[in-house]
Amino acid sequence: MTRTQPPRRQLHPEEQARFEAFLRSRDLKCTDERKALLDAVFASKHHFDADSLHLALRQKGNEISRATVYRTLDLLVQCGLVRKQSLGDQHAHYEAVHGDEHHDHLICLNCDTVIEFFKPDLEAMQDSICLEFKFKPLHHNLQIFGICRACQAKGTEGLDLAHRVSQLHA
Amino acid sequence: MTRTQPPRRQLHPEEQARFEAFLRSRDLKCTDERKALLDAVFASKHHFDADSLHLALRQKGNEISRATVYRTLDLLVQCGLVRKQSLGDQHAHYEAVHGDEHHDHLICLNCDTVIEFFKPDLEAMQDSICLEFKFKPLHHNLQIFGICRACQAKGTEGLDLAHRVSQLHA
DNA sequence: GTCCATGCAAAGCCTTTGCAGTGTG
DNA sequence: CACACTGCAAAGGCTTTGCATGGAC
Repeated sequence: MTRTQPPRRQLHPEEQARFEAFLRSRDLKCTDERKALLDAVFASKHHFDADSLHLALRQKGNEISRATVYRTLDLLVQCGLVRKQSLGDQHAHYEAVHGDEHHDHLICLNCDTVIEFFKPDLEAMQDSICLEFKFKPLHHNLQIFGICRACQAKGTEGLDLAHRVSQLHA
Repeated sequence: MTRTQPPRRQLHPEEQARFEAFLRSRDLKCTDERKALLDAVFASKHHFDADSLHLALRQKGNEISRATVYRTLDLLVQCGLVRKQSLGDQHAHYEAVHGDEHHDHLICLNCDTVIEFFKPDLEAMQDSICLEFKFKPLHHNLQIFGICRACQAKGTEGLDLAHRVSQLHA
């Protein structure tokens, strides 16, 4: 197995292609930083924030600035490859969009675990509400804050839950 | 009709009583600033943010500092009289809680109108999801972003909607 | 060669906090 | 009369921006 490998494998070809098409369509440039960031985003299985993405990139040896992280995330969101969400604290969270799937979130106020779920009935019901108000939906967001199963079992809840609820900002 | 009026009418007796009970229960004090802020909150019909509340208070002649506005809003949220929400931009929004009602929001990305709605079926469905995950819900939040009926009619939508969606942060 | 992109550092915005003085209970 | 509350100003956290340099096409 000593076949020559290409110097840089394309890790997420489909998303890469979509991003490049988006960039071309706007006369933007496909830089190394942008490619590296796309890879890092699609390598992540879960939610992340700008800072942890920045850190992950640096740890992989990509000397990329925080400013570029923000600028590129913005592009990815506009291009539909990334979603930006608030999960109840003061900073933005992001997640890679795989295919067309949409899911909502259960967020544990005790251990910060985020459980994703998808319920078609729920989406249908939202559509019917929009119809009722003649509102054209573009995006939605449902978050349920509470205590996850594990934390209920541990019984460690309730330290300063009242305060966390008040700080939800969501 | 020249009956003597009390020097300061209690504008929102029920909420005032609840707030005072809350304060007493924590050995906190019922100051003029806190009373004025409560009044201002319940005088507002819609959503507001900390800054506009601060402004409204000053315009009514209450020299209250921004710090106290934040501190008191926090108390009101903990006491359940106010809800704190993110409506897609970078700062927190608040709304007075009248009774036990809960509602969700349709948010127009073109004119920023917020339409409130309540759908019991939706709440029930959320409960069933929580049951499924053995998740104990404490608070939830559903926002649907899009274009309201009026803006669809005006056809003024779509200026930089993509960018607004990307900035949702929600 | 022309713009666009990057990094840096500074500024921005909203929010929180330390401190000294003031007022409530 | 103790302890909580206020205002002020400064700090804080996250994000954006201006500017000069470097890079893609």
